[in-house]
Amino acid sequence: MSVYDVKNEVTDKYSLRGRVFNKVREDILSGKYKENEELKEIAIGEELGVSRTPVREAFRQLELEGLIKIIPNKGAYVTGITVEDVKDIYMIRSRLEGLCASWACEHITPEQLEEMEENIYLAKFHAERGHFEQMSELDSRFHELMYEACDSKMLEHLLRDFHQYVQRVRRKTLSTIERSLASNAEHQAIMEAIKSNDPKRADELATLHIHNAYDNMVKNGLKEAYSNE
Amino acid sequence: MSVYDVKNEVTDKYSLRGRVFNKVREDILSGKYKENEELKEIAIGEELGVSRTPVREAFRQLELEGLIKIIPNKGAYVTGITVEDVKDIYMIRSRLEGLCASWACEHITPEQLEEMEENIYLAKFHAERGHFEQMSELDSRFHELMYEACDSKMLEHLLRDFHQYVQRVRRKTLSTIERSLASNAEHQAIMEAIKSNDPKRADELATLHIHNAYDNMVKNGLKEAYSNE
DNA sequence: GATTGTTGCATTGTATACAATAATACCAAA
DNA sequence: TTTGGTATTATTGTATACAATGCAACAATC
Repeated sequence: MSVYDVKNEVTDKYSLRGRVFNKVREDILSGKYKENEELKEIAIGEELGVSRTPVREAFRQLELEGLIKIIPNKGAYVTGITVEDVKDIYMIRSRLEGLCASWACEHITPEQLEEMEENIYLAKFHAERGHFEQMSELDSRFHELMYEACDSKMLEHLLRDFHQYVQRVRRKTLSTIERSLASNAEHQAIMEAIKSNDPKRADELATLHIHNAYDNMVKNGLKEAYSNE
Repeated sequence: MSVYDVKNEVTDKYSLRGRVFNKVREDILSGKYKENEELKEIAIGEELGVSRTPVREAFRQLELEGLIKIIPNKGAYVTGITVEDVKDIYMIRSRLEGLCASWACEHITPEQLEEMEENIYLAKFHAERGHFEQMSELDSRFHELMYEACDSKMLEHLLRDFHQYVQRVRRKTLSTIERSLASNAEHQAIMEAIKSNDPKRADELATLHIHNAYDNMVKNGLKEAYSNE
């Protein structure tokens, strides 16, 4: 994404280009297309029943989103995420999630707060039982809620992009009952700081939360997540 | 730009698409194309002597960069920057420039440090004489140097994008001798913190620097900068 | 045998033709 | 005059044809 893609939130679902864009994006994030795999315009076009033109336009956007790298006159390749990238993103995120949480204090709606509380309650249930799929969903939704609550299109979009970007790696590492419970407890603390309108505290807690998530990821073997493939 | 465009740094200067992209981008940032102006594929294509295809691809990228908004089946329009956008960007930047400065402590090279010191020395000369054009150049270069010195492609790219994005607004507001001198003094303090390898202090100073820049912008009438047009 | 040149193929880059859509102008009816 | 609809036109969306490029296999030369 480009940085401040505060516009085509609904990257036109109905144009062919939009459909290609969303489909390929999903397939990369879900792992269907592996790192360094070459994406051919014709092949993708045929698969989706469209010509090369919309595929090419979608590729140009995916490149700017950082999901593929286009080498002129050669081809489009799925980009890899290095260990450094992941570290950088987490450090960047930790600061911006702090900012986001502090802004959310002022702007969160009762409905959003309500959903946050539900989210945490439900997450506790699943965490205790080791339902990691559901935990991952709920974790994403919690952060998504906070991004919406900060009421800044700019920041919301930026954080959403980052969150999505590291999701490729995250699934492999967020899977112990202890961390799930701890993570959820941190969510609850952040939520309570927001609820009591304490921006400074919300800021600190959200910042710490991302740091903890990163530390946990490193402990659980970020590097191994790569070499195992 | 998308967020993590850590790839086509040289958005292929030699493909037609790359040329169109760069040209239109420049023209928007320089103000040749005004806010809400409609950009027509054929017109731009003829102006640059290319067909619609590369123009369309460039447009798709510019959209993701946030510089234009494409309304399906209708057209491409130069996006405006709202007062909220500017505020958000400055708040985001303040945190990330802090992070950048702290990382620069570890990774800056002697050459980069050398150029920073030159930059500050030269800026003092121009600031005292009210050479605002040169000041703007030097200011940009100082930040650019810091982005390079942090040794994180991710952060470097992100900050560069933001910096460029607000440049459209910045020129109008950074033009008093007092602020120029103060800004340069802040640069010097940041540089010295980096030089003495004090990440915490560099972080704080850089964060504060952006806050000050923002406050100054607001004082000098950010809103007026818009209504005057 | 290694290196270099050449040829053919696969793929991307660009231009253009045609289809779909939206804005505008115009005319007719009330 | 206003309103409604229709035709026209301008513009974007998509498909496809052709050009340029890169790559790999093979042949020729040393």
